[in-house]
Amino acid sequence: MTAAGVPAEVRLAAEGRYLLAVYRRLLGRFGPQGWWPARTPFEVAVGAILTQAVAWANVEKAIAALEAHGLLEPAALLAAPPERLAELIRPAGYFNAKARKLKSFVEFLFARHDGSLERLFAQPLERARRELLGVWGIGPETADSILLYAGGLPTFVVDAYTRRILSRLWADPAAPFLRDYDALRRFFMERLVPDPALFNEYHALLVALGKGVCRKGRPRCADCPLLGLCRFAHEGGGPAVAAR
DNA sequence: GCCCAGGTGGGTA
DNA sequence: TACCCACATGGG
Repeated sequence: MTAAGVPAEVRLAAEGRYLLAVYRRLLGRFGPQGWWPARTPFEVAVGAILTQAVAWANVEKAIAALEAHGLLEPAALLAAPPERLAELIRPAGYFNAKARKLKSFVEFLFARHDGSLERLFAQPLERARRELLGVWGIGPETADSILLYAGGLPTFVVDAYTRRILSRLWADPAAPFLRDYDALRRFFMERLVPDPALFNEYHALLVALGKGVCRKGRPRCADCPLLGLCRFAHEGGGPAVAAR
């Protein structure tokens, strides 16, 4: 029992139903997002690294350049000179840093898995995740994106949108699950069935909401599909109050 | 011109 | 642990 007298499993189940209600509203508004926009698992992994702190439109140009030069393949990427790589991915921003990150990723892939993503993904989820987190340039979001969207493994991807949206839904920046990346990841994973298709769509829908509605500066609460489920708009935090 | 975009690593207190 | 900064391009 918790201090409030509610058994933990009851609270978790209730929060799980809440998260599913949020999911259904988002799906109803935005529809299936069709993530990840890539043709191969390796292209997903490359895109996951290139999209760090950058708009996807920029990444598309970099991916197209790599594709045009036959570099969307592990062995070719491994063999490419870093300066060459940097020049091709220039539109994705941070090109020197990201060229190094792509290199360290494929070097890891060959050192540990014979260059095969399939071998990486054949391991238990948390083991594969720990390995990816050991690669220079791959942090938790990039690791989870690769595992979920390239590997089809049931890990939940947390990003800036996820954190912003959840902090507004709860209207409590001090909520324990907002403390760090892993706490927020566990918040979803401990309350939802470990279904890769659900995690895939859920994260993509949070991005859709974060981009168009639950924006950083000025959220469009009056147009939000989560009205009624969100304390931020309900309890006077948001512009929705002024709008109604 | 300014802000923001599907983060991460390194340094400092 | 908790900030702060570098990393860089492109679109609104």
